[in-house]
Amino acid sequence: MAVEPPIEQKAAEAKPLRADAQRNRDRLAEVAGAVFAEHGIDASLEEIARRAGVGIGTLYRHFPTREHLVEMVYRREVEALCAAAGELAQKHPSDVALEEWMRRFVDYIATKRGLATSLRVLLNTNSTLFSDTSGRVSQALRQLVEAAVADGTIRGDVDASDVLHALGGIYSAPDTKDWRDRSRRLVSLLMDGLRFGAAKAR
Amino acid sequence: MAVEPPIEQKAAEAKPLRADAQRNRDRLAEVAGAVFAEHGIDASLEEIARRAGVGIGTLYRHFPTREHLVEMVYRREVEALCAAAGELAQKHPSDVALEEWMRRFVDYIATKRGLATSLRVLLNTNSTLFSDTSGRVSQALRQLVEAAVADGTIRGDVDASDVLHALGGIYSAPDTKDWRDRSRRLVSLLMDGLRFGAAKAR
DNA sequence: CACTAAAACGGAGGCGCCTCCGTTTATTAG
DNA sequence: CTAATAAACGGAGGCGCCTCCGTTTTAGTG
Repeated sequence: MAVEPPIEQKAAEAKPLRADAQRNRDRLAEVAGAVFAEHGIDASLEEIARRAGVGIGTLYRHFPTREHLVEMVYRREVEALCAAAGELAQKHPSDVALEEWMRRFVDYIATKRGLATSLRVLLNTNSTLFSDTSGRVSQALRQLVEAAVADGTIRGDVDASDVLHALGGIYSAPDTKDWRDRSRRLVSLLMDGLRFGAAKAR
Repeated sequence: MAVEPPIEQKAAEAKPLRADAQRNRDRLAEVAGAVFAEHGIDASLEEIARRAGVGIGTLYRHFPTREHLVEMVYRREVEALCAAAGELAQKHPSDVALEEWMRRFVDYIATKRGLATSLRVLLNTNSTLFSDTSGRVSQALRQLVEAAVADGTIRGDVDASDVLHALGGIYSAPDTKDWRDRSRRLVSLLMDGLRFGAAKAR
């Protein structure tokens, strides 16, 4: 049987990218994230190329349309958020890790509020993107919830999908000015409920 | 009481437009219709201005966005279609007038098939546009149906909304290649049904 | 290390978008 | 008819999009 090539860090499905190509690709995605956050989803692609220190041609070779670029940025951000679950789990007691992660989840959604319309369009158009990312998010959440249930810092009669369901309200909530505060309160409330009746309760 | 200004031909809601302005506005709408039909809804606005023999600035003054221009074109086309109802009613027996008008309706929808997606977006965004135009269409249809019922060339137990309902299938039908043929058959079928049992039937 | 083919780079150039403002024209008052 | 003024015109200019292709870099190979 053939030896599988090592799994590259990002998007290494078919061909191993040449080193400079991989470097530029990563750099573009990173810069694009910053520029989109700063100027919105209609930001100038030429500015992104400029700030990334590459030619506009390079940008277009890697990302033929604006949507490709947005997709890549979105995937990376979700991945970063989910990867943080593992780190938090190591540094904190499992209930605290869960709480902190949910806080970050809220913060992340907050940054996307303004772009919601365009992003929704993209998520509807590109169903793979939706299933990939939502799958990744629930996986991260499951990891945290199961750990906390296992060591008794939260109650045992809930699972990840219950928590995800509770967070769903955040995602679809209306776009009021106190959205963030209310969302954070929701997380606190949820954590109180989860801790109540836990095995290690004192 | 103040003397009302005479109703101008097009879009004379608030201010009477200066003569040259009205001329350019009409010309732009006309040319835009042709260019959109030729190159699709993303056609170059500069080409439209060029062909209309006006500067690009003039185009933008009259139609601040592409959507404004598309809306105007669409309104004019619907108006032209509906105005044809009156003329047909004069030149033909009332059942023939109705039939011919429905044929034109099919032809008109046919030209819009390609643009359907963008147009639907616009119609959803701009609900006034939708209600105005659909109201105008059903008014034109009512005129024809009532005349034909009145002189007995079609049966008396139907009204305009029945016919409109029957035509609805055309609008929402899938986008197959034989769409046009099937639609014409539908119109013929419908006319047969309408003539059957009419007072003047022989 | 040298060489080569393939891969990647990058920016010039052509086009379209849109704004801004100096020039022209229609209209109204005298 | 003339003058005055408000309205309309139009295109230059600045920017962004995207393609195309000559130049550079990388990753093998001897």
